[in-house]
Amino acid sequence: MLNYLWQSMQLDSFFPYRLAVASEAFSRNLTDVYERELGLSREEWRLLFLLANAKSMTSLDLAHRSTLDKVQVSRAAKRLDEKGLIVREISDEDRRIRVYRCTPEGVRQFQHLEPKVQERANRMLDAMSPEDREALEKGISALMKVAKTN
Amino acid sequence: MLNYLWQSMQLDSFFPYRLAVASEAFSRNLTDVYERELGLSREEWRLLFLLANAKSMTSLDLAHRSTLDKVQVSRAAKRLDEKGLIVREISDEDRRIRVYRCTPEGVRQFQHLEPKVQERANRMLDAMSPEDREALEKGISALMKVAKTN
DNA sequence: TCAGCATGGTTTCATCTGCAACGATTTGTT
DNA sequence: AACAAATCGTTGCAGATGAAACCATGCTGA
Repeated sequence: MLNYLWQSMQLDSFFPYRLAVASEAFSRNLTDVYERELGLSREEWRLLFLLANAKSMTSLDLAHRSTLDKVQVSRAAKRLDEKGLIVREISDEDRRIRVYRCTPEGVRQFQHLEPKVQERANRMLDAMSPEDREALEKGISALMKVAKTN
Repeated sequence: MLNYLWQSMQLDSFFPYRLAVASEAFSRNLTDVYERELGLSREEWRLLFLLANAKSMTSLDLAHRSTLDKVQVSRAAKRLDEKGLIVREISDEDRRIRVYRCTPEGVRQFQHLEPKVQERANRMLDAMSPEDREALEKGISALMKVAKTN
C-alpha cells in the first residue's frame, strides 16, 4: 500500500500548514500554564527548564540545547534576570561569554510549575491512543532529520 | 512495549519544542520559494493556493479552508490585492461579505510557482521512508484532534 | 418600523520577531 | 607585537502579530 500522503496533491501541499496548526495548538495549551501563573513566554520557560536542571550553563550551551538563536536567548535571559529567576555573569575564561544560573527563587518557581505543565501535556497525550503517540513521535523524529535548516 | 515517549521526563516535556522546530523548519523550506520569487508570506501563498483552484470564494470559505482567522485573511488578502494577484469585491447577497477571485496574473504566477513549491515538499518527503511518512501523517492527524484550541 | 443584537471586515495599539549593525573580546597571522 | 578576522552578546529598527475596538451591515422580535 502506497503512503496516502501522495494520493492527492492537496494533502501534501497543505501538510506543512496542518503541522504548524497542530504545533501551535499544542504549545498554546502549555503556555497557558506558565503564562498565566508566572508571566513567562515560551522561550523564558524553556531556558528556566534547562537551567533548573543544571547548576550553570553558558550561553553557548543554552543556545544549542534550546534551539533558540542568540538573540532569543539574550532577550529571554534578560527578562528572566529582571524577574529574579536567574542570574547572568561574565565567564572568567572568556569574557565574551555569559554564564547563567537559576536563583533559588527560580528553582522554587520551576518546581512549583513543572508538574502542572507536565499534567497539561499528559492530558493531551493521554487522549491519544498509544499507537498514535508512537506514530507521532516516530514521524516527528524522522521529519526533524530531514527538514534541518540547511 | 510501552511507548518510549514516556520513558523519560525530559523527552515529553521537550516534545512541543521539537514539534515546533520541525514545523518551522519544514515551513521555512517552502516559504523560501514563494518568498524569494514573489515576496509572498505563508498566509498570502495559502490564500493564493485556494483561490487559484476555485473561480471565487467568500471570506467565510477562505477563513474556514485556510484555518486562518479573519484578521489574517483580511491582511493577507489586502496585500495580494495590492500586488494585483487577486481582487476583492463586496458580495451582492450580503454586503458585509467579501468575494475574492484570482486575477489572470495571479493564476499565472501561481501556476509558475506551484510546481517549484511542490518539488521542495517532495524533496523532503522523499527523504523519509514511506513508513515514516505514514507515521507522521497519522500522528499529526491524531494530535490535531486532541490539541484543538478549546 | 425600529431598537437591540449578531456578524463580517478593518483598523489600532502594544508587543514580538528577525535581521543587521554594533561594541567588546578573543583568535589567528605575519 | 600588531593588525585583521572571527566570535559573542546586545541593541535598533522595520515589519509582523494578536487582541480588542470599531464601523458597517444584516437579522430578530416587539
